[in-house]
Amino acid sequence: MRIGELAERAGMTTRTLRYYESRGLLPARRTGNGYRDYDETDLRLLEQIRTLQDFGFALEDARPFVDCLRSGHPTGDACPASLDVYRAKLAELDACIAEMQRVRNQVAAHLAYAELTAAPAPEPRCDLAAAGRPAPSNPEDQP
Amino acid sequence: MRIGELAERAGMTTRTLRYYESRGLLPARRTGNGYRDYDETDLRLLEQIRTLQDFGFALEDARPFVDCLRSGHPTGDACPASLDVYRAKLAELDACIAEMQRVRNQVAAHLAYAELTAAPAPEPRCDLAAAGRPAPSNPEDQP
DNA sequence: CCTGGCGTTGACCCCCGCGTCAACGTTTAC
DNA sequence: GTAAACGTTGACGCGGGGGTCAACGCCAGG
Repeated sequence: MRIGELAERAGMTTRTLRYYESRGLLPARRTGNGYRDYDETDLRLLEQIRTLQDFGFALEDARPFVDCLRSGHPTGDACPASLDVYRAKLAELDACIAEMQRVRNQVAAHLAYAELTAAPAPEPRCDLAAAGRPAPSNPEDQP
Repeated sequence: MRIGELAERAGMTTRTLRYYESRGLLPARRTGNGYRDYDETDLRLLEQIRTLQDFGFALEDARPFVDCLRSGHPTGDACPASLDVYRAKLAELDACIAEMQRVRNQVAAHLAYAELTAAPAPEPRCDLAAAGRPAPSNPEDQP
């Protein structure tokens, strides 16, 4: 199989496959004329890489998985090194989620305070005037 | 105040201040010899920018805040445009957190499954052999 | 006068995962 | 024979937030 076919089957561009080769993932055999030559195993490698990419793994993180697959294991995560990558990613995700929640709460607090001080209550000058309109509390509702 | 002093007071490098100026944030007056000339207001602008940066806001997002401060408001988030940035960031953070949690659970599931199939239980061949050693359950405990 | 420490602009480098273009060779179909 | 459709390598661009030179101007102290 040549690069165009593999790219199409994997849903990637040829540029991507060449990039992976330049990074040392997905090394390719060559035919007599210098064309890259791939097989079904390479397609599985790409599917593995794609899955990891979708999970936000860096390309480098995919290396243990492809090594694992190429060494004959049925899945890329059948090797200890791959599991370590999983665990490291989990820890990274947990740390990142916690940090983002912390920031989120801070931003929400800033927003709430700024909304309070900016809008000193919607002027309760006459309760009758507000009748008929449901909850005119938020200023951004009227553009 | 010249750029070196402001940079030191704000805890930034002169390169950063010049970069902000090139981006249109923090425009600087000039003295007769072409040196940039700053005042206390600029310091407050930088503190505002730094706070937002720490929250993960892009530099562009800081623009409404500095505009707000320069237009005389006591805080950078006293203007509607700034509040919109807050709200957009909140939505972005929520979406990002949700996505990361989703990915986290998927990765955890992959890890759990791979750990199961890789280690078919730590061979309970003899309970007596395990006596004396506390909880030898995890393979990564022995390097 | 010279040195040292400030200031100025401009330009390239970093990371990452490719997109895009150039200039060229190979194979296939008509 | 020739054009299209593939393949090859190499190089630059991007976006964000600056770092790190280079080459030069300005000014004060000894």
